[in-house]
Amino acid sequence: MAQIHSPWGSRSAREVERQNKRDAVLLTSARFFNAKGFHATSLDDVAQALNVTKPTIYHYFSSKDEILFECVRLGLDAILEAAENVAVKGGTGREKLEALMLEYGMVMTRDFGICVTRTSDDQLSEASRNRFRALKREIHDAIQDVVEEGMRDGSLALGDARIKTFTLAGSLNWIARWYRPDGDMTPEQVARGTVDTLIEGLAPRGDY
Amino acid sequence: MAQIHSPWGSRSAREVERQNKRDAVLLTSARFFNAKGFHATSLDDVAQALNVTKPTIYHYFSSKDEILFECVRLGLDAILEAAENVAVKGGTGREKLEALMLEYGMVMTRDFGICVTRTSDDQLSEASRNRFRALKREIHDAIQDVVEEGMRDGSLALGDARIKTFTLAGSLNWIARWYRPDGDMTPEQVARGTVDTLIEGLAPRGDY
DNA sequence: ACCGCATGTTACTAGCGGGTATATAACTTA
DNA sequence: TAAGTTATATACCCGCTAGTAACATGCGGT
Repeated sequence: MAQIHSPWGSRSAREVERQNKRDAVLLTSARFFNAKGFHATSLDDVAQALNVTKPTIYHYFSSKDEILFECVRLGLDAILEAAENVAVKGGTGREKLEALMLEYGMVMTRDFGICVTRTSDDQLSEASRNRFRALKREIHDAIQDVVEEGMRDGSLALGDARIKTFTLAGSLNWIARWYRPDGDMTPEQVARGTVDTLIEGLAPRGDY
Repeated sequence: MAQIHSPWGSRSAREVERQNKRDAVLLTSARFFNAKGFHATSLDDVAQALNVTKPTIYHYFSSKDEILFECVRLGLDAILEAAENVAVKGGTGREKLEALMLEYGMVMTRDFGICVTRTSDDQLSEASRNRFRALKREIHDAIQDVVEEGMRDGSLALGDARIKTFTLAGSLNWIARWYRPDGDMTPEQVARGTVDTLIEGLAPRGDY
């Protein structure tokens, strides 16, 4: 065998290249959306930042709506993945919830995570909006399941699981609004601090 | 004195009328902003809903930016007022914080409160943005002061007051995103449930 | 050598929405 | 009733941005 061929032929290589470019468009778009807002960001902005022109972007995406949806999907997928990892692993409900919240909080310090909380339903087309809502609902339900599991096994306090889920999701989502990468806290410290506050509560505890 | 005059002369009466109309513009705008988003709401939408035309609105406000800012200011003022009420009243830090959070949470179920969390900095002009940030900062600081007071007097758990303040503010702000007036919970129940979750924490408590 | 598709460009359309110039009706005041 | 002021409408401008043709170019496979 005189010559080693790459396992990827040229066709696949081009597909990889295409995917890279799609990703670059999404990342750049997400950053613009986060910095200037969706409506205030024109595709010309994104194109210019990538040294191409607008029709080039339309070669990779069919509409601005699709770009926004893909951005939030990446953020939501990261959270869903964390939820699935947690469901598989063992441990009490509280341990699972803590791990899930920590991951969730860290996602909220990254570009696509930030994009999720900054995107409101009305910015998407009806079709995308429905998918967006479905994904968010799926995440909410997954978290609420863990909360309820913890209530059953006694590792979490009893109460209205729905309200509790909204409460913790609100705190974690809010990270995306106030966290600044150039500050003096790492994403992990921010997520850890938020999770601890939620788990322990604001009132002091007598024990341990 | 043959004739009793109203304490409001005709000039004042007109001013009252003008104020009513300004308020109507703001309330209608806030509802549109909350339903469709700021950018997607045109002043023609607002005008039409009030049975007038766009230039009429410009008679009462100088720009769309001013309208949005006044909407969020009303929401923020309601929270600030709650913070000031709490500062005056006695009690432990925890008691003050609980009262403040409860009021905060209820504001977030109302039109102008919802407008606050749905408005992102980039939608405002630079001048309004600075005032907006200053007001939010003022609220954050007021809350953090109460949190620190509670830590000093032992009524709240020790820890990073800044993170704790962001955590609770996130949960309360999030109410504006998920609360639905046509649901089966009153604003008070929602705020109460959220506050309790934050105060008690998700982990079970052995005592009381 | 050549075809065809992926990639990219320049130049354009079309429509929306903020904001304005100007006319006019109604009411206040003297 | 005349003058001034407030309130509202009609008609318009302007700039911006999503999206579209139509065209150029160059590489991969045959």
